[in-house]
Amino acid sequence: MASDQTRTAILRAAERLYADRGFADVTLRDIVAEAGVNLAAVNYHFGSKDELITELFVTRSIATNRERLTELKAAEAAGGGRAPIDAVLRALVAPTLRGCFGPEGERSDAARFMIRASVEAVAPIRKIKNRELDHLRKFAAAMQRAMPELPEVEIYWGLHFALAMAHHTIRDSERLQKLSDGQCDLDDVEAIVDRVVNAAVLALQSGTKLGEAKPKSQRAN
Amino acid sequence: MASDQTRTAILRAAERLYADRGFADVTLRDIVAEAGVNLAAVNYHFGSKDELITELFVTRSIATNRERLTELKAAEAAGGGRAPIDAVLRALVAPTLRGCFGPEGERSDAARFMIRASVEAVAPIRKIKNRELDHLRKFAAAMQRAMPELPEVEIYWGLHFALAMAHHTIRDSERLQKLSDGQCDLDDVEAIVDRVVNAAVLALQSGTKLGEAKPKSQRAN
DNA sequence: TTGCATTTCAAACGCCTGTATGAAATCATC
DNA sequence: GATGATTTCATACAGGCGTTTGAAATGCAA
Repeated sequence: MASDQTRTAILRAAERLYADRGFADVTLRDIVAEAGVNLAAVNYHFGSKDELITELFVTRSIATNRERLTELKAAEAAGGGRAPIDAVLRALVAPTLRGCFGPEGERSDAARFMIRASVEAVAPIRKIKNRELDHLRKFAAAMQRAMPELPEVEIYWGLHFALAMAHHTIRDSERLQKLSDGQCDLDDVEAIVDRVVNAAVLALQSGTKLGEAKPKSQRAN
Repeated sequence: MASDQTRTAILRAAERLYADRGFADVTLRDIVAEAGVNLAAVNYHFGSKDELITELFVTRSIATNRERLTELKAAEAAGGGRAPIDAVLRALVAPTLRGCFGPEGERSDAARFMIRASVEAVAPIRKIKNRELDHLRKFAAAMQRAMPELPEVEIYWGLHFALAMAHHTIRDSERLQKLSDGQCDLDDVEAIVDRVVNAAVLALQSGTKLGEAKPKSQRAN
């Protein structure tokens, strides 16, 4: 098996192009041109376009989940089996944010590809995606351990909002830059992570306060 | 000009299909089948597929912006020119959330279409989208009036996070349902709006606290 | 009804897509 | 170096796409 150069060249090229332009705008001919290989190579090595995308997604999905769990377990080990809530949320959002905004070395097409995959949800990916739920449940459990007094439903909303802020920051970073005239600094990843984690921690507690008292301002119609 | 029935039938069908299935998966043949009109009608009435999408987006974009501004101005008028921060944020996120989760009557394909448009960013839409910035700046200004002491950069992050939570809740409502085993109630729109607004208000203040003290738990690595 | 403009329709066009084919090139093993 | 499997390559294929066409149908004014 002399050359899986071709295989990996295709994977890399596909990942970069999909990350940059999305799934709809990238054809196999674009990919093989970027990879510098022959058109037929895709079907020879992967069987079909869908299988190429599937392999890309599965590989990266496993890698992302492993990164997150490694960071979570490290935090929980440091705390004797229970990590503080901000450490749990950090383990959830930091790997992807670092992959998108991190220093040159850490930055990868992989993270941006995964964001595209989660947003555009092309057919072959949609079928696999359910496995993600089990992964997220592990974080919900860790969050519950960190805040045992919090109602379970609040945990899910908090997890949901944390991912919302992280993903949206990646997807719409350009708009945030323009809107703020460059004031919002997206070069310091750890500052972004801190910001998202902090906001998510506060959001976690906002839900319970909803029941305690009506919001002060009038609810519109 | 007897029949713009055909025109509006096409617009309605396109909006529904794009909202349901996204831009990539819907062809002109799907649209005309759904609308019950002839294939050539699209090009006759709109010129091209891109112009159809553009008209749909521009129309809905204007309507959404008007809804938001109406609610904002009402809130500011009630407060004598200055609305409380939660009312400003509510005006920003409520119209779209109501359009997606509201009671049967209020619910529309339009809101879901706009979410698709903002996420998938197909070519004809990408070109127009810059006008949205001016619209968002009005909300940034209202937020700044509500919280004059807050650094400007925090305003932009808060606005960004508010939209993040609202949009993500719409896009990934299914996952949130599954993850929480149905515990997260998505039938009560106003409760969702309250939740998003509350979380966003708290997020607004989380940024300034970042500078005051290092987070308590260790930053990973 | 006649005449003309508007609107619909079935059919076809050219293009681009993912996939398949079979020959040529390359590699490993003897 | 010869042999046989693996990998590359140019090329072709069928199908779906947005768009165009020209004739038929419809609406409306005189």
